[in-house]
Amino acid sequence: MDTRNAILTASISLFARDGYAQVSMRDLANAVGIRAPALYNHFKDKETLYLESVRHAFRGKADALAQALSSGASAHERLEHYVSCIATVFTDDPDSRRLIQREILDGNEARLRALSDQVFLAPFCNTLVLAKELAPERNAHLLTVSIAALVVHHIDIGPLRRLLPGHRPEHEEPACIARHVCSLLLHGISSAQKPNEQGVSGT
Amino acid sequence: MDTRNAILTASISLFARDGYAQVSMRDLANAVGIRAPALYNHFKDKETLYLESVRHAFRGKADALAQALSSGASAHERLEHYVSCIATVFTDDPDSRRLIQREILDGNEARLRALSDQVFLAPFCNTLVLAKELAPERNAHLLTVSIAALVVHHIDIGPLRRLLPGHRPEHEEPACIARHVCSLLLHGISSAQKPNEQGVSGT
DNA sequence: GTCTATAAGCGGATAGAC
DNA sequence: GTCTATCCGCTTATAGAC
Repeated sequence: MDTRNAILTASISLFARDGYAQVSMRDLANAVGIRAPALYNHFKDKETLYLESVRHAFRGKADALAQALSSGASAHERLEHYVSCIATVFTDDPDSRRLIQREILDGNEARLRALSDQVFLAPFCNTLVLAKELAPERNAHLLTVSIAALVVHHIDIGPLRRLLPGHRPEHEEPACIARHVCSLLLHGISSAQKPNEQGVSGT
Repeated sequence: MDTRNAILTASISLFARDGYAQVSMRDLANAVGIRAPALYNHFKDKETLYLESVRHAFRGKADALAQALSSGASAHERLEHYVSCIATVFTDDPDSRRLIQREILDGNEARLRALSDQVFLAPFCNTLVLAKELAPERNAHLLTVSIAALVVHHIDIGPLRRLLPGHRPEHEEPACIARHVCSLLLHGISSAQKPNEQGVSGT
């Protein structure tokens, strides 16, 4: 039974890095230190192994995000805490982040439904409440998506962003991203009084 | 030579939908109405065919986006025009959008460099100028990424967003996304005077 | 539960006729 | 330039010894 967990853990990394079709049962077995046929003692087939890996990767993730919203303070403080939390979680756990990207691209409706219900539903609903509190006159669904979009996209497109002008290493740090996103959300593009975000405005 | 273009056009759709590894040379040949070996009369191998397809998919795309920024009006008007343009382009051309997602996930540095230089560099630089004009005190790189992030992410996560509470079909229309994003960028979360974005605030 | 051996099929790519 | 036929490696999955 410990072997099973070892397989799941190793699988998450490989599937996240290379994608379902590019990872063979031999690759997975090698990563655990066994032979490919031994995998079938723990999982019916490759697809089942993949689905179980994804489930395993997201165990407890929903709670972490949902909890980030429950620390009862002012709405502004909860927003800042939540944005920071998203930025940190997605930066520190690139495997989960990449699995989500891959599932959105390739997942069928059943798989996306499972991901939605088990991972995103709870934090999304909590963010809806926060959104209505912060901006009752806006559409809560669109605003909730926008908040997540700002943080997640900055991280997701990292490989491309690194190549574009003006990039600096600190732009990959979760604290820097969170600061920028919060400021933008709270004040809009042209904040009359808001200072620079990490020291310099130009470049 | 017409066959070559037919191959490229068919390949874009298949690679965008299923990904490189999931599309076989036989699949590609079937889509064009020829046999697999005939593909090798036009392309050295599968990887070359894929790279040419990506190049073909993005012909002229950079110009379209860059031009959206050159219509010399006020900075606010250019922003609105640009956001609308991104939303429309990415909604109407899901193949290119998915190819970009896949390249960001799986592309090596050389391929990302090519994508960056040939597609994103020009519009990114123009947006940098706009960003400095709109918000001289902000970091232009971060703001430029945020503008694109807001629009693109709304569309990219469509399959997941459809399953989350509060979603409505009009949230997939580029005009609706553009309106929401522009309002958010210009006024921030809590716009004191901004009306609802598509008729109703709650739900 | 893990191993070796192996089945059965699909993948990219080539040879050579037309 | 396209075809049929074919090579060969790699894939998933199973059988059966230990």
